[in-house]
This record gives sequence, C-alpha cells and structure tokens, in this order.
Amino acid sequence: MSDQKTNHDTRDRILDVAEQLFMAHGYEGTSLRVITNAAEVNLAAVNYHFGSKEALLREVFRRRLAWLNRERLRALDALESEAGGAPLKPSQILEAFFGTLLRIGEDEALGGMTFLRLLGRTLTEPAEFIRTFLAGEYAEVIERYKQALFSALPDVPKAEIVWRLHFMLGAMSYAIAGTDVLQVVTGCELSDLAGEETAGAIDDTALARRLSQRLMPFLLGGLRAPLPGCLDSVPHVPPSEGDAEPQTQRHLQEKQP
Amino acid sequence: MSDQKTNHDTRDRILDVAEQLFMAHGYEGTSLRVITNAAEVNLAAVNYHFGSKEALLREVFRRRLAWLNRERLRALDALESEAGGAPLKPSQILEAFFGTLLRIGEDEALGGMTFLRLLGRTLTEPAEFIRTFLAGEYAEVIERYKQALFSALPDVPKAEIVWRLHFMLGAMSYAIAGTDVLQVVTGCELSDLAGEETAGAIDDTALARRLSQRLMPFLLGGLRAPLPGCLDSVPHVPPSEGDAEPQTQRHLQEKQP
DNA sequence: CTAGTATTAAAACGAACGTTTGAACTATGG
DNA sequence: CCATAGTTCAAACGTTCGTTTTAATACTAG
Repeated sequence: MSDQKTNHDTRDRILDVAEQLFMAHGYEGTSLRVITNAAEVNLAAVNYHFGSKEALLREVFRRRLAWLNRERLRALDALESEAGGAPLKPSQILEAFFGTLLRIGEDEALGGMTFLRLLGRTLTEPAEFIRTFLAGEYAEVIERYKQALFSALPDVPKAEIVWRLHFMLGAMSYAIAGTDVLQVVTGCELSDLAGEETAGAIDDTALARRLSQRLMPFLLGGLRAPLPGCLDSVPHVPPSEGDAEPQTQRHLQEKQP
Repeated sequence: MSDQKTNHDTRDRILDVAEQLFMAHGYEGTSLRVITNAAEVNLAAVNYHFGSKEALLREVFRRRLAWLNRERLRALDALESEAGGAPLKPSQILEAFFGTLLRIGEDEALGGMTFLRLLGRTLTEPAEFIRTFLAGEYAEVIERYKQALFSALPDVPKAEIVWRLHFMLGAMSYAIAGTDVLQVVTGCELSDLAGEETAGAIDDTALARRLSQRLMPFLLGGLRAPLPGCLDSVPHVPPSEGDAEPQTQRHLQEKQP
C-alpha cells in the first residue's frame, strides 16, 4: 500500500499552491513549472498525481465544490421541509444560496477568500473544458434553486427569474473576484470600504463577512425590482411577500402611475 | 506616402478578427498564428502594424472605448447641464452609464455584441497589463459617474455607493459576457429568454435591446435596496431618494423605438 | 533481508508560442 | 525611368509549454 501521509503531503501542497496561482494568474497564465516550484515538488509530480494540468484544475475545484454543493442542497432541504410545502421567501433562498457560498470566505478550511476569488474568476474563463466542467458541477444545485425561486415568485415570468438569477450570479462573482481587480476601477481600496473597526490590514474573514452584508441587500433589491415592460402590461407584484418583507411592496409601489 | 486602403485593410481585418477571437478564447488562449490565419494576413503583420500582441489588444480596445468614453461623458454632461446644478436621479445616471454601453451591442459599427462580450470578459482577465490598461481607460469616466452618484444619493454612505457600483458593474459584465457561458448554468438558451417576437435565431441587436430592458430594472432595484443596517436580518427602507424618483421604468419606455 | 510497489528526481521530448530577420513585392514621387 | 518608402512574405529565432521517459529513492509486505 501507499504511504498516505507522504502522498497527501505532495498532493495537497500542489492543490493549495495551484488554487492560489490559478486565482492570481488564471489557468493559462499559470504554468506547471511555476506551480511545482512554488510547491517545492518535482515538475512531474502533477502529471503523476493528477494526470494532466486539466485534471489538476478539476481536482482543485472538486475538493471545494463538494462541500459547497452538499451544503447548498442541505440548506435548501432544511428550508423546504421547515416550510412544509409552502413556498419559500426569496430572501431565504438567496441567503441559502449566496450565504452558503460566502461562508467559504470566512473559513480557511473550506478554501477561504482564495477559492472564492478563484471561483468568481473561473466562471468567465474562456477555456471550453473549464466552463463545461463547472456547468456540470453546478447543474443540480442551480436547478434546485431555480425551481425554488419559481415557486417563491409564481407570478413572475420564469424567463425573468432566470435573467435575474443570471444577474445575481454576475454581481456576486464580480464582487468576489474583483476585490483586487475592480478596486482600481472604483478608485478605492477595499480596506477603506470594509469597515472601520479593523484598523490595520483587513483579514479575509472580516472581508467575507462585510461582503455578505453588502451584497445580500443588493441582490434582494435587484431580484425584487419592478418588472420591465410595464408599459404594455401592469407590472406584476411579487405575491404574498408583503407581510414578511414589507420593503418589497415599497419598491414595487413606486411604479409609474 | 503609404497606400491607406491596403494598410487599413490589413489593420482592420486583424483588429476585427482579434476582437472576435479574444472574445471567444481570451487573450492567452488566442495565438497570433490563429489570428493571422483567420484574418488571412501574414504572421508578421501583427508585429509590423501594432508592435506586439499586447499592443494589438490595446488597440482592439482603444478603437471602441474611444467612442464609449466620449459618449458616456457627453451623456453625463448633458444631464448635468440640463439639471442646472441640481443632483441627478440615480435612474438617469444608470441610464447614461449602462444604456450607453448597451447601445454598443445594438450597433455593429461600434463593436456590437462581440465587443460587449469581450469587454465583459476582459475585466476579469488575470493578466496584469490588461487590468492596468483597462483601469487607465476607465478611470476618468468612472470617477465622474461615481461623483454623480454621490451627489444623487447624499444620504447614502459613499462606501456603500462604491460597493453597489461594484456590484452593478459585475452584474452587467456577467450578463453580457455570460450570454454563452452561464446559459448552461441557468439551463436555458438565451433565445428562450430574449422574447417571443423573434421566432428563429435571435440577432444581436434584439438581444442587446432585451438585455438592456432586463438589466436596468435589476440594477436600479439593487442600487436603491435597503441599506445593510445595524441589524442584518431586519432591513430598513432606503433613504429619501427613493421618493425623489418615483418612476422606475421611465427610461425603459423611452427605449422603445 | 528481500521483493516489489509507490513516489520522487533529472532530463529530454515535440509542439506551440511571440518575435525577428531579410528578401520580395507594391506603389507613389521626382 | 529609377529610387524609395511602405508593406507583405517565408523562414527561422530562442523560449516556454505540457508531457513523457528513465532511473533512483523510499517504504511496505512477506
């Protein structure tokens, strides 16, 4: 039998370094030589342990997405069983979906902000096999949450919900991936925006928490925004959320008289 | 003197092909040999006309961003001079910023959906020089619009506005770049979502218009969402600028040709 | 200990990359 | 007409890429 300790030492060191470097420089921009040098392992180790560079990337994602997918499904199951057949509130669904994701950023053992940034960036990687792979990994979870949103917003056209799910995924990915990309666009350091309580350099845990606080209201506001095309037909008001989430009605009542 | 026609024939053919291929496969994923083969020009033509691959990418963006930056500044100037010192409405600012961008997608002469997708993807390109270059190209416009939003939302903390601008940029970029990326995630073809009037294959012009219709309400809803208050789970209503802007879909109605 | 397997190590492979070279071709100005 | 500057072309440059090979080493089972 193999020595599991030594084996996993090399394997995990490669995975950790690859995660960091793929995040920083992308898949094509990170060579196996840079990875193996940084991990202090032999160049051939990647092909020996993983088979190829592509397989390495897949494994980098798999070891993290396993937890994420499981937890996202578990959170949705819990909500649905708790509701007992009744449709969920959009805020609950979003919290389960995006909150679970952002918890990764707060826990280094789950990948931390490094993996979160990698995930955000990789969704737009141009390489074909990456998109194919990620789509497959996401498919089941996305489908479940999509159906949950359909049930939660029965009067909103399904196409509209899919669009907005699309938008929310984009806002989240950029918010995460762009923490060191778009800060130059927005002209601010994230430390200036993250909060005041932490004086010096901000740690990833606090950053993830802040991000969650900022992002969730934005996503909710976008999801429940007035529907387009209200000229021809009166915009539908997302139903029966009024009591639980009164600010929804407020937004929607701002429609054109 | 040089033969301008032949010169620009080669130059523009390279630029057009590079725009398309950079969009489809990214910067690192597109070799000069593929570009020059597709453009039916000699391999050395890129280095002769542009100097390097990096310079080619810069030129691909420059010829499009020149119009975009000019038009965005012009739109904001027009709004501000029309308002005569009074703060603008957030919907006006967003319309000027994102509406101008999305107009590119409707006009092939401005780059069309190809350049729009390229722009959306490139914001997350990992290569250092790309981010640096784009940040420089965007800096002035972003700063102007940021200040406009500060004035339009005086009661919202500036850090919050910057965050939400960040989110909006992300939602837009993904919505554009992901038209053939995340459709597999959302499990739907865009043609299913774009509308019903066009039966067969949807053309880019119609897609851009639909995208604009869908995206703008989402962004407005997100921008004016309740602030992440002291209590995370109990959102409160946004400050008074919500009342100052009762017509959320005005721009959408105006969009109809 | 020995046999045998799992891992590491160094070196090389062929392919593809961006770039450069120097000659051929084109077209205008004198 | 030739001279000349602008452009195209085929070929090659040196590097780096992912991968493979072959040998040496580490470790376990019998």
